[in-house]
Order: sequence, then structure tokens, then C-alpha cells
Amino acid sequence: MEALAQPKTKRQRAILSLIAARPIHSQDELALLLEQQGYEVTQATVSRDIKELGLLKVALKGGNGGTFKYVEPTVGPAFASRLHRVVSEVVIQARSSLNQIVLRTHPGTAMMLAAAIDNAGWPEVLGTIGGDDTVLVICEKPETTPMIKQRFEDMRGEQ
Amino acid sequence: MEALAQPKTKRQRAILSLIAARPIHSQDELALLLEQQGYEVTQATVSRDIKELGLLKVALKGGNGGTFKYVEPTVGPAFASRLHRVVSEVVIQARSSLNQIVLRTHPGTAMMLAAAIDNAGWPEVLGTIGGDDTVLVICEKPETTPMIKQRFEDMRGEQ
DNA sequence: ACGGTTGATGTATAATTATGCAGACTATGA
DNA sequence: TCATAGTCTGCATAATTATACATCAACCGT
Repeated sequence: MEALAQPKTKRQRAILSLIAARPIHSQDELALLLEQQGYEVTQATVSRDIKELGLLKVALKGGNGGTFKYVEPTVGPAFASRLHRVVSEVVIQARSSLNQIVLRTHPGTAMMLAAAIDNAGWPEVLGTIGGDDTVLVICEKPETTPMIKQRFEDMRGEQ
Repeated sequence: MEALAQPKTKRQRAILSLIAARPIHSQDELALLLEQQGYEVTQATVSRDIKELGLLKVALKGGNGGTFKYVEPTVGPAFASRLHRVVSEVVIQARSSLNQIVLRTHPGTAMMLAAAIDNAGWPEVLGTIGGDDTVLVICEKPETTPMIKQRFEDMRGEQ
């Protein structure tokens, strides 16, 4: 029952392209655009596709034009892990050396951050030590440490 | 044209608490919950509030239960929303007596929470004192204190 | 090949959300 | 005070989305 499910998959990929390219204001509109690309489907199918893709319906502020559009989950707000939220909330700076990363945080929040990192269970992280405003993260290997550090920085940035 | 727009603003704040506290599957459901908090409004008004708040409708994967819920956009960390995130992250328990609310938190996070509350600038709150795992919130009047406590509890929700 | 099962989809319609319009209220200026 | 303008809201309803049901095709084990 899972062989060349191509049609559905390709169509859903097309949907992702379409919503990324411009604001789509309704499922009918989407169905019409899909038709122009050779996918003949009804609004009902589009509704199911959207549900499966986990797309988000974003309310648009500016009253004119449509009132909402669909976006991909990764672009939209995050439903980030607890670690993600904590990092974006408390981390001020991240630096690394060899297999160690030092995270500077707002005063009093380091222990919470350390706990959140432990909890995330990243395999590349051997352990953490949290003080008051500093967390030391011990990584498995020096080679991958910059990547882990980058991961923390990514979590801060996007906010 | 902009004087004591309190009612609408307060209601929208209540909406943010509600959607953070649990999955809301329809605007009618939201209107009902608001009614229980003393805000008597129709689905039409809720629809407008949601649009103004820029809330997102998120499709839920697991077919059972509802098929979507509303969430707050995480972009642009407004103060209220920062407080909201912090509360949901660190608060364990809220109790009140007279004009005081005692919030128990995870160890080491109380100061951050106290700062976040101060920052939110709620007019009903005179000030806060943060220790290690406890924050004392001094409210303006005993009468409104349970309401403020409720607000914290709403923010905790489940995540 | 055949009955049973699963997945995908259309149709029709239920469920939900958005909005045009009107009324109530507030603030402002003459 | 009165007229005017702006905001907020409910009502009724249009617009949109979700889903129950039926159908069809592919697949599986016998």
C-alpha cells in the first residue's frame, strides 16, 4: 500500500511551492492554481493536503487584500522545543574552544538552561555545568563543537 | 477615540492566555471560555480579535480531537508575550492572600521572572520581589488579586 | 482469480469563520 | 448643544473549510 504514491506527494510539493511564491487566500484559489499545473483536484483534497502538511494559516494585519495566507510551519513561528524557547530567552552569548562551549546568560538563569540542555538529550553533548550566569557545555568531539555552538546561535537569532 | 479602551484590550489579553493554556478548536469555544471569565462577546468579535492579534491557526497532526488550534505568533517578542513565555517556562505554583501573590518557580529563575513581571508594566501590580525560587507579587488591591493570580495560572497551561 | 483491506479522492453538506450593515457609544469641534 | 467622525459590537449571512459517505484502484494472502 506504499508503492508509487507519487501523485499525492508531488502535488503536496507543488502546494509548498505555491504558498511560498505568493499569498494564497483560499483553498479554492490553491485548487485553481494546482489545476493550471496539471493537478486536477477539488477543494476537499486541498483541505486534506493542508492538514497533512501541517500548514499554518496566518492572519494578515493589513486589512486590504486577503485576510490570511498559508505558510510552512518552519517559516512561521515556532513551536520550538522547550530548549529552543529557553535559549532564545536567556542566552546572551555563545563561545567555544576545543570541545567546550560557554554560554553566557542573564543572571540566575544558567541552571535552568543547563537543565534544559541536558533534557534535550543531544548525543553530541556529554554534559553541562550551570552556575549563575554561565553554562559550560562539554561536547563529545572538538570537530563538531562549532556546529553545536552554531546551533545555539541559530536558536537565539531568529526571534 | 483612544481613551479607556480597556475592555477590548483586556479581552484580547485574556484570549492570549486562553490559547496558551490549552488547545482551542474554534472561535465559538473561545467565546464560551471568555464568557466564563466575564467577557460576553460573540464569535464575530472573537474573529476580529484573532485577526487583530495576528494569531495563527495551526493544523494538528493527530487526527483525533480537533483539527487545529490557535497560537500566538512568536515573532516580535512583545513584552506581554515575553512574560507569558517566561511564566509558562518557570512557574510551578501560584497562591495568593490579601493583595499578595506568591509564585513558586524552578530554582534560580525567580529573579528573571520578577524582572519580566516588572517589565510587563501591569497597572494592577505595585511591585515584585524575587528570591531564588519564589517571587512575591504585591498587587494594588485585594479585590483584584485573585484575578491577577488567575492570569498567571492561565499562562501556565500545558505547553 | 477472489474476497478483504487500505488509501486516495469526489460529492454533498455540515461546521466554522469572515464581513456588510446598523446601532450604541465616545470624543471633538463649531 | 448639536452635528460629525470614529470605534466597537451584534446580527444575519456570505464565504470558506472540514468531513461523512461512497467509489475506485491497488495490493495481499489464500
